[in-house]
Amino acid sequence: MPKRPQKERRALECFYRVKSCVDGEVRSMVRVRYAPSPTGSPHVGNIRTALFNWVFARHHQGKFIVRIEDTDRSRYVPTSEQEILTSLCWLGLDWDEGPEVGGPYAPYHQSQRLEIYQRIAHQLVEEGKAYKCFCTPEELEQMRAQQRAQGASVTMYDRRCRRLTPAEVRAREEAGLPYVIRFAMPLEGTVEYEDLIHGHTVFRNALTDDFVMLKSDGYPTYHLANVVDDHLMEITHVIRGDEWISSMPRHLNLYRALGWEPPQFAHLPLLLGPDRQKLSKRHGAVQFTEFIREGYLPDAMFNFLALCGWNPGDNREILNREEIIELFSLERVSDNPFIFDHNKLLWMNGYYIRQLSKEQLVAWCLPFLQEAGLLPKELDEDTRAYAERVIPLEQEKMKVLKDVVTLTDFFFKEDLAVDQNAVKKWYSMPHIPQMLEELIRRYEALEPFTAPEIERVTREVIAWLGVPSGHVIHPVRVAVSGRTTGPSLFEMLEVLGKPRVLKRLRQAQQWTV
RNA sequence: GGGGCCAUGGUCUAGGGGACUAGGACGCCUGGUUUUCAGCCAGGAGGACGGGGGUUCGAAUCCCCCUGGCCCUACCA
Repeated sequence: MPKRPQKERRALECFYRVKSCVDGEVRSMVRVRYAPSPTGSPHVGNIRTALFNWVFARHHQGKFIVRIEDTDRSRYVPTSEQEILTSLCWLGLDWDEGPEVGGPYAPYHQSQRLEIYQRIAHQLVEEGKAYKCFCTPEELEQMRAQQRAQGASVTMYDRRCRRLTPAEVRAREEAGLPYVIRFAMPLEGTVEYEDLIHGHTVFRNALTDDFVMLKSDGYPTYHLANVVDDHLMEITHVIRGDEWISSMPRHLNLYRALGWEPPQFAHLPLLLGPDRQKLSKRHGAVQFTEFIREGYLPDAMFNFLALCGWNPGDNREILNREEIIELFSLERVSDNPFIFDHNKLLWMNGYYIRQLSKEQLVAWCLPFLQEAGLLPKELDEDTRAYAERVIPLEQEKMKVLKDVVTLTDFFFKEDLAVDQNAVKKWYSMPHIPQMLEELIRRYEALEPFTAPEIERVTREVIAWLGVPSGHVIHPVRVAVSGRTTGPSLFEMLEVLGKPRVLKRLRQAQQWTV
């Protein structure tokens, strides 16, 4: 666990709240943001970050802000912003300021704030804290190649343009050469901060090169835009993934150069795959929308994601939203990487599915059956009523809602997929023809066709045949479902209904010849 | 290569010098319930806390070194 003394961490976390009390201000001072980049379908890890920010905000009665960091035109994917927002909505993470809802710090798309970044970048150039760099990508590549050839272990921008004289700069500008603006990193000294999760961290400035703040197309890089917006939007706590820790010297020096007070920082442990590599497509589903499509429940995802790096301190694992919001604190966020366990998610989702009422379960499952073509898009009353009786039969077996399809398809399909091994096993016994004949005769006459009645009659047949009950029950199950596993037999027969049961038993009579 | 982060059963995690014979969960195994599977209930296996040095009467817990893993090292975020 974190090395920082607990009390100290708590004090840091509450810094802004304390301040707001002291100032006697009414408004809540905690402001956090989720700043996704619309470069594709959102990653679970990314949504986990959103969730931690949201929970933190709600815990402190603060504001949760969504800011779209669309500053990379080459990787921009138009549909992804909608996917991101939809994912947040699906999980129940509502935002107080951001796209669609606006807010006092609008706009919330960085692509609409270019003038701000440009103004600040140029201001830093004028103050000598940044400079124009006219190096072309080819030149930079050549420089790196050269450094490597000379055996240099670190390839770092050699700051050649930082040494340009004003006259040289002017000449290049007049020649119309494109340029980027680089931050002039201090050549010595250190920068340090208190990470709310990792504790005290120090970096040497000399090890960080003069990073690009403003690209030649006029767009800012993450480093600039993020610092500028966090300050302008009065973000109090930056909660993001561990991969950003190494950028801290850049960000901190930028704050310093701009004369701004940096917010608090909390870096969340990375989500890893089972092979301890950064979680990626190779590990199965990682796009959040895949989880939605597979049939995970929002509450289960919420619970599971909250546990990806955080725990309440007691042994509880099943926690609802209110409990999570109530108990959440950064001090209980682990600082070691979290291996994403699909298996455990599956278990948890199954647990949540089992807690659903029959009505809720049906409502969640119907779309999956329709999607699979087992049910029509428009349900008539009878079909709906039938589905409402079928679905709950397999509730306890589902791990994801999509399971309902393979679990119940034989209720809806006319052509059964029959397990031939099962037929071989159960239909070679001598009593089978007689058994089928007798069952058909008795079921036909049975009224009402209900589970208790079916069971009574079936047990009579079993006694009459003088065979173990399994020798009747299993063959019947195979006959009506085509498989060896399924819901409790008599209930299953009742739900299937007399016509379907008789039809399938008659079909099974042919297996014996 | 450099910098940073991390290190408790297969996985997640509790642990903040003595309450640890290291607790819980997933997974795994066994038994029970039952017409099957699942579920549920009850048990069980599995860890000398990455290694080595310290500090201390006492260390999973504090310090140092090593090792390993990961992240960053872009006109990507």
